[in-house]
Amino acid sequence: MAQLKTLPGFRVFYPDDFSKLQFIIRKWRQSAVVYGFQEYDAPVLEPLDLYKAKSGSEIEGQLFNFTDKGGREVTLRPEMTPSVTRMVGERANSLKKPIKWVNIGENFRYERQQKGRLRSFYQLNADIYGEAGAEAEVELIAFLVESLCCFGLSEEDFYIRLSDRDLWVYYLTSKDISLEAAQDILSVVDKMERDSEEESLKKLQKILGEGSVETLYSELKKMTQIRSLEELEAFFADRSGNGGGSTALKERLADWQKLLGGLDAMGLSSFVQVDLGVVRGLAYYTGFVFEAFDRKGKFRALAGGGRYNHLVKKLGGPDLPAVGFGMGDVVLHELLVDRGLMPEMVSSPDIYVIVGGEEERKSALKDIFNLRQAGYRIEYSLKEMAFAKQFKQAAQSGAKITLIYGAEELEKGVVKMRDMAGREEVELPLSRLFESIRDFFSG
RNA sequence: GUGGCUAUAGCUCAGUUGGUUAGAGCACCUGAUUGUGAUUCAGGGGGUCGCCGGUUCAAAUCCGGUUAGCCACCCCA
Repeated sequence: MAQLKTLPGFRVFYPDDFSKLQFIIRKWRQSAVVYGFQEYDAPVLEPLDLYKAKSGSEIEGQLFNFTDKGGREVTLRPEMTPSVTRMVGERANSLKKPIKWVNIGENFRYERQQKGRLRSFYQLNADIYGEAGAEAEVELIAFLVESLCCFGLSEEDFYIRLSDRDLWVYYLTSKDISLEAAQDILSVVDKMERDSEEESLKKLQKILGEGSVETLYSELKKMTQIRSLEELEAFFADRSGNGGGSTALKERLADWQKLLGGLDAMGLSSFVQVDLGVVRGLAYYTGFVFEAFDRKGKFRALAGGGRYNHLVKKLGGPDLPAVGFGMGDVVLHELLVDRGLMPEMVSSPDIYVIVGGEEERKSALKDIFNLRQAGYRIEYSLKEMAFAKQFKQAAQSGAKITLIYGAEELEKGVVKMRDMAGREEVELPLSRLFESIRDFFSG
């Protein structure tokens, strides 16, 4: 029997759970419409190479991959970006720019599960293709904020840490560090929050070989502690005298002004924070990167994304700039529950029909069918049941009114309508049933 | 993939130094109540005590293994 159970890391959704998942998906979708993102979809199963080409083969351990009956190496999609990037690449020349697309779908990764991480999860994935300027980041991050605020979350609940891989690379290469070493140093920076100073120094030493790395470490540390545009500008102004101010670096700071200025103009400053300590693991990010966290630091990242300007071309398309983010349902759900923002999903009918007996059931069923055709949500007891019992069920169902199909009423050519909240009853002639019900619900 | 903790009804949990037929609350079903409401009362269904093996006259209880869950690491799309 044990082998018939749900696979580890996969969830079943009983109606209560499913309505909560649907609540999240519905809100995401509404936000996407408002922000002008179009919805698309792609296969859940993709060739393994799609992900290998992008991220290198070491990522394979995290993939839910297998060989299909035709001998193809395939994998359940771990994320949406490669699929959508391939889609965009195939029709890049005929799609109107900017391309703002969104997908809400199930993704999979083969990993040991823990809090906030499962093997199957739903994810909101939003991307903007065809705009290289920071205006695209402004638009995308504004949408990211909205897709969290639409649940009632505020700047007191979450914030977005903004970083920049380009800035790091420009800075490091201006210090005569090779591009390759710069990439390695980035992964040291990524871990600096957790690692001890000693450990980070050791890693830097390993990358750079001979010479002191202590000055570099303290510079890196200072950079990760920058929290605003002013501090960022001051940091590089101080260093422009001794070769720290390349043209690329200066232009990059202008991009930062554009990004933060745009977000400020939208009134979103309180949601974002400069934090160069965020680097993000995947190699395909090229510029701005960002992650959303809850303020209390109780949960893992809510969302993450960044710019990936070379991926369209890498996957066979033209040279097309891109920026995107992903947000999963699992951590978001935990946060909403924690903040009391996950509503109890009650689904109540408009009308509960009480049926006297088998004789009366026929008239009741006829009207139930017709009223449903008219769009009313109707429940009734499927089996013969005492009146008292049916009233109890009607009350528990949350229906606004009950219609009583009893022998006494039908003899007179009426049904009784009970207003459940007001506990008042009126008799409605069967001939005018529809009009009466319509009047009740519109009045 | 590595380590630590845990596993009893759909859910939350009791269960004594190993001792008869394993319990409670919630939920569910039925009745009290054959035409009027969430209360109340009574009853009922539901367990191979995660699974396999060992010790013992006797195991939910002790031991070993295994699977799953939680937590941390790795990693993070």
